[in-house]
Amino acid sequence: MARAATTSDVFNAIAEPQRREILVLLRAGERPVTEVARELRITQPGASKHLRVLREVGLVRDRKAGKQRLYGLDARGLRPVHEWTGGFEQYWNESFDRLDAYVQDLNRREEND
Amino acid sequence: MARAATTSDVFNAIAEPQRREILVLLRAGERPVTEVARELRITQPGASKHLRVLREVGLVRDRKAGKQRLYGLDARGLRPVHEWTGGFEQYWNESFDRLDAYVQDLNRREEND
DNA sequence: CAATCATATGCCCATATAGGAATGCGTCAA
DNA sequence: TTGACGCATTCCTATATGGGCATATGATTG
Repeated sequence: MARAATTSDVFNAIAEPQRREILVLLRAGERPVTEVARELRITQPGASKHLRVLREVGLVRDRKAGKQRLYGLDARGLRPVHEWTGGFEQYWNESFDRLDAYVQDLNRREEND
Repeated sequence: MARAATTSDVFNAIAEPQRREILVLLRAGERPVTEVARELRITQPGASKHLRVLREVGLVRDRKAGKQRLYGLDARGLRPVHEWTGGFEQYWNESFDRLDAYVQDLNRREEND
């Protein structure tokens, strides 16, 4: 099987570089599809597809504005990602003392056996 | 084309739920492949494959320990993700309630016109 | 209604997995 | 050296895209 549908998960949605660019762009304000496409130098259908994925995971919302459809950022969905990675904050500052980790592992094994 | 190779990007690497589970598991200390597989209830080859992806993006490191190969967390690669999402912090704290009300009101007006 | 602009979709193709099974490979112990 | 164990690879399959194109759908205006 391939990866789970990007449509169902914020982590998957932001795994695509262009979708991340779209989110960054939308921080500056709402944009119609055509302009998103123009700014990212991608086709209009391409922009629509990425925006659809972002919309389905709730990272953007759209509203009609005449003939246009304005897409705006809804960053709330990024919070879980920020918090999940934040759970590793104390680890990325570690010195990676392998002996410590090994000893901890041994102790844990003895407890479980 | 499909998404860029998961192998070249941390965002892609953590888009896979089981790989996120592996990272969480490794916070508790190093683990041999077999145990990672057992804890996540996946096959050994499955664990090896996920660990390989994580290794190639630098999120885990491995070292030989006799017949075993211990995998340990190297969370530094998660920092960019944390910082990228952090760039949206001020946005997810915004009140979308007011925007919701405004949009709904607009739609209602249009329907009644 | 027709013409037109703005978007969304459907199609097709090439690629990148994730998962399962079988197997290759390296290491250690007897 | 042989056997057992732990792990990595390879092969195969079904699926999920991302991108380009052509076209359908919607909405606006005359």
